Amino acid sequence: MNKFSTQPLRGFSDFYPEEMRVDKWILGKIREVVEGYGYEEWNGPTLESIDIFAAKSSEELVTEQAFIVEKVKGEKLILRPELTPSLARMVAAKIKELELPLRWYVFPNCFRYERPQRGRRREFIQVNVDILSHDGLYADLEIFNIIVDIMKSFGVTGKQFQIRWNNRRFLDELLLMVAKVPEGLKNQVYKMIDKRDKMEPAEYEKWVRDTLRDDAAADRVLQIGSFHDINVLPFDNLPHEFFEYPGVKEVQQLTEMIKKAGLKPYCTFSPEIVRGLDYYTGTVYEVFDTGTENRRALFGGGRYDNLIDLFSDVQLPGTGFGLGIYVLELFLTTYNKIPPEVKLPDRSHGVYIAPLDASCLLLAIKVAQLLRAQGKQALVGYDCRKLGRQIETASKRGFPYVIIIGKKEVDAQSVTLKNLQNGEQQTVPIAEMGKILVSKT
RNA sequence: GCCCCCAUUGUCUAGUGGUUAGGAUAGAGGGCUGUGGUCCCUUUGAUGCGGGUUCGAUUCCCGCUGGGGGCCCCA
Repeated sequence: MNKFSTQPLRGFSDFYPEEMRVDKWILGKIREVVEGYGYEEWNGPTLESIDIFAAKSSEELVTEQAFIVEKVKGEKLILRPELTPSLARMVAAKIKELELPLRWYVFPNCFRYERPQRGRRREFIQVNVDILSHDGLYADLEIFNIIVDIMKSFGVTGKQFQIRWNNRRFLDELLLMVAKVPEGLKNQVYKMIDKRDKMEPAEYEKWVRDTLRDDAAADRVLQIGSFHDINVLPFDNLPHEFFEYPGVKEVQQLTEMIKKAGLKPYCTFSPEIVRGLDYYTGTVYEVFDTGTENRRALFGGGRYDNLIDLFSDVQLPGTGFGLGIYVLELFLTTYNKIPPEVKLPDRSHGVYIAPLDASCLLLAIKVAQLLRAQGKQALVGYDCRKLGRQIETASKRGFPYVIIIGKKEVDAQSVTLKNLQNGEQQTVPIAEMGKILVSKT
């Protein structure tokens, strides 16, 4: 008879204990950092109405890349592809009682019907960290600080990653007032700038010139991405009041703040960073591997001015980032930053109890319970294999101690405690077992 | 949705149009009937699925499934 395939669905993963330990380790590090900044964990439902995604996001997201659940005909539910609409909904519902600024994080599993490739699955865990408040630049700076602290907690340095940041307001001013790009072509030019780094320079130049049909404007658009300092711009026609533009001032101020906060080794101002989302309005950023192994952005985010406008007339700006932990894992693996012991079960407080035959099992179980009551981890070798094998197993699995229980121990109501590191062993009454273990581990 | 590459025991892999598909490692048992990590012996276990060519296919061809890489997209 044909058996079912043991493979998971395309783009989905099985998580065996080893993978779970790696994920938990990564999330634990991130949690430690964001909790240190006072962020609170939240969560939304896994299923949402498709409407809020259709309204907020592109047509393609909803029609092509959504996992749709249609239990009742006509009622379209979507397995969440991201959490921002849920965040907006939940914040809007309690906008009057929530205290600003709101510092929230969540580690949701999200779903997108895409072609799986390096760092991309159809179900993935995407860390979201958001701060919702009215004072913009300090919130942006805090997010940069968090990103840097997260990366540092994994032991990577500014040599291995960079936050490349830009500002949408600034980019608008640059395109419309300096490059003189017609308003109608703005979004197309955004798209081109976004693609710049992936294309051959000649091909890119041709694309820009063909699209703009204005050599002067094209010349200036082609300069975007060639400079990394707002104070040294390669344009000869800057308007007199250029440095009074709000976007330009924001970039200048944030540059200054980054320097003073000591984040300069980790941040690069990069005017070609656009991000696809329509709702970004201020500072945007993407985190990159500086090496060649991971060419895509590791993760990114940005500032949006109208998070909750679908649900409320109240205006609430915010900024935050989304980080797929599978991509981060590949990055960390590239730089050898996942310690091998992360993949092994933690037996540092473990005791392996080795009964010699079935008549010893009841005492073994009782001893295990006593140990657990003291906060130890205790495993009973129910199969009662021969002692050599049991010790071998315990040793290979990393247990520091074995407790041997045979006929002698049952008769005397004692245990034989063996230290696997140095081979020492002693037989003690059960009542004293805890004391000895506590003093040793 | 498109393009390229890939698929052999749990894992890593060798090999072949023809008779028992080989090794390493992991697992199980024993050497050692109450003492581990080394060693020795024995043993379990594989050609992803479906179709075609052929006397015969694990091998060649097609499709499917899954994986890797890229395009599109990246909310």
